[in-house]
Amino acid sequence: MSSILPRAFYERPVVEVARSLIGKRLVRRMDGDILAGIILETEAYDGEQDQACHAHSGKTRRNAAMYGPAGHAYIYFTYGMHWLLNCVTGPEEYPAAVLIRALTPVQGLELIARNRQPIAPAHWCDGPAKLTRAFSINGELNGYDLCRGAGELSIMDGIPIPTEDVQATPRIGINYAGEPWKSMPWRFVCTTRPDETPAIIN
DNA sequence: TCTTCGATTGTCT
DNA sequence: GACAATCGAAGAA
Repeated sequence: MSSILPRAFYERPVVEVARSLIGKRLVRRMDGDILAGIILETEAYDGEQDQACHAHSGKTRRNAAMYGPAGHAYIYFTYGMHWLLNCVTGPEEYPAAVLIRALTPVQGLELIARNRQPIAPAHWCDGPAKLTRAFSINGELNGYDLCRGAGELSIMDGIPIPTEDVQATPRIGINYAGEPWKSMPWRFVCTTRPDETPAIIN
C-alpha cells in the first residue's frame, strides 16, 4: 500500500526533489478511474536567477503557481497545443518547480491507450506533453494540491531506484538561456529501461 | 495593440 | 533529420 508524499517532501531544494521524484508514482483519479505511472525523468527549475525558469523575469499570471506553497501543481500551456506538468517546491514565494518529463504507465492502461491512440505503448508517456495528454491533465489542475488525500492528482511512493540508475544531464529545450544555466545538470533520467522496471503490485 | 517565440510533438522526406 | 502546427504569454511600441 503506497502513501501520498507529504508536503515536507517538496519543501526541500528543487534539485534534490527532482532527483528523489524518480521512481515515484504519479496518480490521476477521474470519474472513479485511476491512472498511474512511475516517474522516469524530471527537470529542476530554480528561482528567478535561473534563466531557464519561467520565473526568471518575475512573477506573472502564468507562473503564479510557482510562487505558491510547495506540493502544488504548476501546469502551463506551450507551443499552442501542449500542457506541461510541474510540481512546486521550496518555500512559499520562492519560484521553483520540477518538470515531469516522462513516466511509464502502470495502472489504467485501457484509458491511457484510449487517450493516446493510435500511438504505440512505448511512446504513450515518453515526453512531457505526451504524459499530460495520456493522463488527461490540463490547465484546470493548475495550482492543484498534490498532497491532498484521494484528490484528482497526487504523487505517491513508488519503487526504489538505485542511485547509480539515476543519471544527471543538462536540461532540454532551453537554448535561449545563457550559461551557466544551460549546462546545469538538473535533468534526472532513470537509466533502467521501462520494460525492465520491476512489476508494480498494488 | 502588435510582434515574437516557446520547459514539444508528430509527420514527412 | 528537418520542419510545420498552433496560440497564449510576455515584452515592446
